[in-house]
Amino acid sequence: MTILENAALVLRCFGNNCTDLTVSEVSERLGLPKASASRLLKSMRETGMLEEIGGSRRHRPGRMMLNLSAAFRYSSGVIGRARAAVHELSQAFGHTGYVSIRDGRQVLAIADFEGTNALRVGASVGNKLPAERCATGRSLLARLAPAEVALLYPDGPVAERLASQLERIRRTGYSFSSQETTPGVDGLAVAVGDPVTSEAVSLCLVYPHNLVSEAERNTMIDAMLDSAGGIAEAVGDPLFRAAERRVPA
Amino acid sequence: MTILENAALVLRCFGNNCTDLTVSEVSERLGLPKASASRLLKSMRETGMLEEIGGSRRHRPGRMMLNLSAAFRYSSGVIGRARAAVHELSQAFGHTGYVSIRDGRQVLAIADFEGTNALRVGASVGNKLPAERCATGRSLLARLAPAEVALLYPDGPVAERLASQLERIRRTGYSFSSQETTPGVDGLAVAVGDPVTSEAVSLCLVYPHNLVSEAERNTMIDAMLDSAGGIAEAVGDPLFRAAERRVPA
DNA sequence: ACAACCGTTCCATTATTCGAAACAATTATC
DNA sequence: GATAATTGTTTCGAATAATGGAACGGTTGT
Repeated sequence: MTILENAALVLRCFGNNCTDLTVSEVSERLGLPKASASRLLKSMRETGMLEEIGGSRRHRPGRMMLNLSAAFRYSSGVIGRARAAVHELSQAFGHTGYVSIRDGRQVLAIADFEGTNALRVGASVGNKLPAERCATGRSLLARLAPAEVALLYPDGPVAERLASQLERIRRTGYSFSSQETTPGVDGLAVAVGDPVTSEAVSLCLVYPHNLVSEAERNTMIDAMLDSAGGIAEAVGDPLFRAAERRVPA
Repeated sequence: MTILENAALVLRCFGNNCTDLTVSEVSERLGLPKASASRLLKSMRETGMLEEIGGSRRHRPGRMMLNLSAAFRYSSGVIGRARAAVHELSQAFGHTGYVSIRDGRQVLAIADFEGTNALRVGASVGNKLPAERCATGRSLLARLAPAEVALLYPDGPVAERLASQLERIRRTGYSFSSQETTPGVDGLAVAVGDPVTSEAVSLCLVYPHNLVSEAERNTMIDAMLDSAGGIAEAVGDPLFRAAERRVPA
């Protein structure tokens, strides 16, 4: 087991409800001897991958790590464009928006824009969600061929329901969820991808369920499809074409 | 030279105008043999620290790294509060806002909020700036004792000018820069810190020089001091007290 | 098709990492 | 405030992974 793997495992601990770690926590979570955990954290501290929080013995990612997400964001053309688009959409409708990518069966928000409405959904970039259970995730899954989806989700009631949902998304071009992840919160998502790098991102708006009429929702969907369509055209996304033929809601 | 140090050096390459790396670039920048660079990137790929961009031979930070900045942000109370405050300030005035921390003689933006005005300053989190040459940086330097500043900036004309600037900031509680970093762009900054973790952050607003009158600027300064004062009170920042006695502009 | 460049793999040598237990320092409990 | 319990650090030889040079595929550009 190389030290790099262990370092990566430590870094993986951060994220969902874990903002800092101690030696014993690492020892326990990775099943490492105390000694190894201690030395590992020490090395990571010395290289700047971790830093101590205010002289205590808790560790968090070092500030050198803060640059990395920026590098990721700008390394991809689609992501940059999606960020700009969601920012505009978020401003236009006052709702919180996300840009997300899929990682296996999970989706990961890589940018968020908090809405301007008094009642808005809080933004929390970095959270992971199960792809099959949110609008964002399904919009990305819908870009896969049914056979690829089947590889991710073995046969069963879940897979069956998902297949029909994805079929609808492919037909209409957008994805919708109502109070699925969070009670009282609905979400709309549209995905675009770069055929060259084969990277796909999802543009997503989330809003309070009771605050948006069906007419407003359709306005948002149109705006999102417009924005995403612009990106799709710019990067030459062949999969997006189908969405242009979507049936009016 | 442990592999962890080299990995950290690779990660450090990302950020300022560098969103992706190749084997030979790493070999050149770190002065490593091709073979070592190749294996290093391979290992980092396998652990998820890096990923290939769309099957090419360019590498960028892996998506597992995206969680880290979130962990950093939420690991600190001041940072979270500062984010919320700057978000509100940004919305209120329509100008772009930042939250930054100091790292030696540099400042690093850890959160940004793009303004809503038609003419606004673009946001770019992750950029590093020299601390002595921007409002944000000076607001943070002003929290240090003169002796500590002297350690960072050896005697000379720069240090002398800086000392008088910091003195003014300590007296008024806020920091101002006019077209210093970017032509046409002014900035206002106020710093707060957590005495427990001894972490200090700066709240900053940037706006087009020609668009803001002196009266408007004073309104912004008041609002920023209000927001920061609230944070200072909540976390018990002893250094902020002085700012309450600031002379009206 | 050729050349130039970039990236990967092989090898023995070298240096780092490993786990166990003893040691030190912290925090919790009485 | 003293003791106990938990948490973090250091030391050691044995084991393992990292190193750089050179030879080997693969890709790009002319």
